[in-house]
Amino acid sequence: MLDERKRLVLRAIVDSYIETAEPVGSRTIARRHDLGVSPATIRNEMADLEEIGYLEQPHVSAGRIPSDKGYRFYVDALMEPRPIPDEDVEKVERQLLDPQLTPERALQAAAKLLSLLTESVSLVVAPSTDQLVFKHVQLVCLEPSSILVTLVLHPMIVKTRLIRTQKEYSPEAVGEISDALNRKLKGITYRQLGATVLNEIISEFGEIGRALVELVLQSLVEEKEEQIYATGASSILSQPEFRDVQRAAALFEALEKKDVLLSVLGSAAKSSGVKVIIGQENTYAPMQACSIVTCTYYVGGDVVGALGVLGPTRMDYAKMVAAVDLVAQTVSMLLSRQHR
Amino acid sequence: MLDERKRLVLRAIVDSYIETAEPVGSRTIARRHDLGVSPATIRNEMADLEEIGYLEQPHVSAGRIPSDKGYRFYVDALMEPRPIPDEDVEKVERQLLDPQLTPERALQAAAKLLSLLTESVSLVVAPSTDQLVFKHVQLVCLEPSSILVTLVLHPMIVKTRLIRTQKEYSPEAVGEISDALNRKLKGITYRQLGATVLNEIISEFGEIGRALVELVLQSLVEEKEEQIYATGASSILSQPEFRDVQRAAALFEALEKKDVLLSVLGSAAKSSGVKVIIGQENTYAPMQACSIVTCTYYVGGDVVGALGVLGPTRMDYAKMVAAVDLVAQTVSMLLSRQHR
DNA sequence: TTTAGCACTCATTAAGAGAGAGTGCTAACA
DNA sequence: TGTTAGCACTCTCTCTTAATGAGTGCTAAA
Repeated sequence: MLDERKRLVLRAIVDSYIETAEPVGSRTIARRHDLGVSPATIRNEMADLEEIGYLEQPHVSAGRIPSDKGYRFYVDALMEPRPIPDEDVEKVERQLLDPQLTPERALQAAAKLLSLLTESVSLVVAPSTDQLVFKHVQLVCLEPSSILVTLVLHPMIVKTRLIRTQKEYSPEAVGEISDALNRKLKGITYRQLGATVLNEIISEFGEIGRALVELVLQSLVEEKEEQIYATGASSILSQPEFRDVQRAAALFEALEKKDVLLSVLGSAAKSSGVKVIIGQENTYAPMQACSIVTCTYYVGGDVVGALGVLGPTRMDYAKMVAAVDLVAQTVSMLLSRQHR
Repeated sequence: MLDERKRLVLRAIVDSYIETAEPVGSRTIARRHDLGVSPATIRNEMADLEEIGYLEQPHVSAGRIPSDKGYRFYVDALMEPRPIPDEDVEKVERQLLDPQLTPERALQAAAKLLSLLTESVSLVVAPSTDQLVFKHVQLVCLEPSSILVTLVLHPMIVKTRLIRTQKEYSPEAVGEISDALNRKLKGITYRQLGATVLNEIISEFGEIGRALVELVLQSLVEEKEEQIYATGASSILSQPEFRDVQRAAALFEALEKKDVLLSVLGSAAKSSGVKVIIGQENTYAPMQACSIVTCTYYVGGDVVGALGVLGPTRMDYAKMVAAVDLVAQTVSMLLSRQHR
């Protein structure tokens, strides 16, 4: 599809542009990479590459910069895998493979590490409760009208909530309801907790318990909301593409919209392995100057969430892919071990 | 201390600068505020105000801008209180006074509202567990080596943690230890959980329980860490003082350091009522171009946390103070109601 | 097919000229 | 004595102009 020399030229341009953020000219390439040809020849190749849409020219007397399509080809076919340095791998493992870490903290630590490793914004979606299975439900009566609901979900998630009730309940009554709910819910997945199941459960309880059960189930549904963290926003400001504050502001605004982030990372959650979304491939306009590298993480074989990084399209893809992969694998390992 | 006209002039300058972000000249004031004197007279007053250190001149042919000291005087003596518009008050109350809200969500909502109201960064410290009192401790054995620890603290805080143990425990043993711990800890404050009390408790348990109790207590101590949210960072980028990306980057970096934020808000937690920290009054250098307005919130009379906003020194102090006060009072009301 | 040479384009930078805003000072005025 | 008008002065900001230099595309020769 692309002859060998064109590939070399394209790679050289992308590599150079990633490093310097400056449009790269034929002369630079001839000097820096020893292709054994003159700048004029390279110019011809560059003209061809621009023709196919892999390169762009900001203006006529500037060098070339890669287009989104060019980056795509680079990522798919040209990029040299570059493993994370041993010391960084060690650091990640040291900080992440602590079995006493709670999942939330582990994910926060993962976000921090990822942001540190890549010097860009890291995104982490906490396990989507949707697919999780109820393992243990418990109501405890703290005071007559104050009930503590604790919920344990299959891979490693615990949720708690304090509920105030209208009526007063005796500890015994609450205990009974607790046991009954436990029997009902055990093994069911969160997703299955639709209106029908809900009503079915509610209808099985007598007059006394019904109000309480309703309250509990309602609060469970509310807890369903997905969590997402974005860390390291400051690091991205040092990138030259955000010298213009307007752009930065637009991006930051987007970063505060959880639903946007979720839909972006959500799309990644389907495929397995590291996924790269480049510039305009992202349907959300304010992020079209950015690329996103994501990977799912899992607990014992089941995908439970995704994490990734976001940076300008001119990002060091090789490094990003390696870092995201490393952290995703390490998190998966930690969670799976804890879960077993 | 300052004669009436000087006060009027100073106020006019601060008001105008807050609005336009442009150095304000004598002519502008004469035109916009009807002081009944000529620009020349105002110039004389301005020269005096600069002498005392209330005003500064960016360069000789520019107007004056308020110094930190000038802002301080403005906040303490000049500013006209400006209540939040009714519709906004209503909005805050509607969103915040929902008794079903968990404290965490309430605080997150508060941060969002505050950021929306003030168009700047809002900060919220979650209740510092330090002063909280143990109300209920419970261990539940999910599997022989997997124990769920639930913790209820006096005003409204619930914490949960899943612990994996080395040894295996029977449900009965765990239940016993749970009850014993509950007796021991009930009524104690988190702060009192020092090494001595810890050891005292540990030593009371037999060989069997000791390892488990140790694990539980250790995890409790870890949970002590304070939480802090910073929301709305994007809004601050539209302020003209952050046209320079460098400054913005420095500030954002500071915003990601929890300890810095905590120490800033922590200092506010002592005094009651709304507190304003202006520019250089803040000891942390990267924030000296910013002012911070904070207020504590409380549960039934006890201060449990603080919230506030952060923006350029050229912020609309009257609006900020009103907004912070409103949100703090509303949060306090919600939490206190829930707690009663 | 490759390369050297060359004319051409266009961003970027520096210098210079006005324009405009605002001041401080002086002197007149109430 | 406090206030005001007038004026010279300073300094930023903007616009223009010119020079520089990087990089290209084209042509013709190797």
